[in-house]
This record gives sequence, C-alpha cells and structure tokens, in this order.
Amino acid sequence: MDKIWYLKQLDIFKELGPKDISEIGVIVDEKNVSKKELLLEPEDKGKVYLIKRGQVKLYQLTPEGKRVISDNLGPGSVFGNFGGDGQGQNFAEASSDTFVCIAKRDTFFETISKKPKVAAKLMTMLFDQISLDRDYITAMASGSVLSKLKFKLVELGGKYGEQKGNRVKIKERFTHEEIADMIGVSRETVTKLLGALKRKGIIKVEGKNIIFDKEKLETASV
DNA sequence: CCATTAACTGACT
DNA sequence: AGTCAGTTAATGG
Repeated sequence: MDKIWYLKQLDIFKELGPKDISEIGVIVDEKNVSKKELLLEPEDKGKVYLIKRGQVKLYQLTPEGKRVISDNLGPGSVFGNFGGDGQGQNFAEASSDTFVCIAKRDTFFETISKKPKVAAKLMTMLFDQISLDRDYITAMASGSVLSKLKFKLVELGGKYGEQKGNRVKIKERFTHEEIADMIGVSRETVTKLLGALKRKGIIKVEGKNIIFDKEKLETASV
C-alpha cells in the first residue's frame, strides 16, 4: 500500500513469544474512542495502532472531498500512517466504540526486524494485500456500478461472511451509505441496485444480513 | 443514458 | 433528535 500500512488478523504475533510481545508492547498510549471519533489523520505519523476491541474504518478523501472507505478493520488489526512527504490523505475513524493501543513505529519496526521469521511473514502479508488491491483497482476502474457493487458484496462476504457452498451470508451490518462510500457511488444508487437485485431474487436481506448465491450474483444483471 | 444531487418521507432507535 | 432506507425531480457528463 502506498502511504498507509496495516495488517489484518495478526497471526504475525503468534510467532512471537511473550517477551517479544511485551517488547512490542512498549505502548505509549491506550485509548478509548467512541463511535465516529477520529483516530488518525494524515499528519499523524510515526505511530502504530493496534485494535483491541471494536471496529475502525480507514478512508481517504478524493480531491473533491468525497470520502472513500478503503477498509474496515477489527480486533487484532494494526494500522498506521507511515507517510513519506505530506501527500496522501489517510484517515481512521471508529466504526463503533473502540479500544486501541498506540505504539511508536520505530520501536515496532526494531522489534520486528530482529525476528526474521516475523519479518518474512509480514512481507508475505503485504504482498498478499497488494495483489488483492490490484484486483480491487481493476474492478473499480473498469466496471459499471453494478459490477463494483457485486465485487464488493463478494468481498464483504469473504471477509465477514459465512459460507455454505455458494450461499454467502454477510454477518456484519453495513448501511447503504457505508457500502456506497466503499465503492465511490451515491447512496441512492446502492439502494436502487440492491432493491433491483432483491427483486430479482439474486440477493436476500434477512434483518441486517445480506444473503446471496455467489455464482448467481457474479453473473447477475439488473 | 446513467448516475448524482438534493430534498422529502416514513420507519426505526 | 438522529439515523437509515426508499423515492423522486432536476442536473450533468
């Protein structure tokens, strides 16, 4: 990733003993943030955030000032703004009440670099993330709004879903507005398209969960 | 055309 | 009171 650097589901820490963890845990700060509170701004450099509890949205601002959500991280995730010089507009906001630990980036890296295995693991994770991002860019750049939405639903299904064969159920709750911000379209368009997909029987909404057949969705039109 | 903006509405919390 | 989903009229590229 360009300016922002983060990891998901830190099984990376599984390779570390308690001693190392406490070393990394040279935590400079711990913080409770309530929903909607801003955790990280572009100017906020040199820190590593570790999510203990809650959810954090990462987002950027387009030149027009529109917000684009790039990720939604849960407990165990690490993120931070490791910028070069001034460019890039990366923010992090609590999606729910959240508890984070904050450590110094340098300390974190120093500890990591003494552990080749962990460093290798870290690289693997970063490369995986990069290739995911490439798929993502392709889908976002080339597709219609419908294909972006389908792509995002499948992605959300993979990340927050429960799968039985082709049947996918997104467990987490997302508002139309959030989905819209993830794929860079208006909320009304998401409402309309989801409505159309629902009417066609391609997706189903059960309470707060979206359910769909992966095959059917991927080949669906409206 | 297709999507966006803006505005309004009813439902829900 | 604030959030969310669903609609519509007007606008724009």
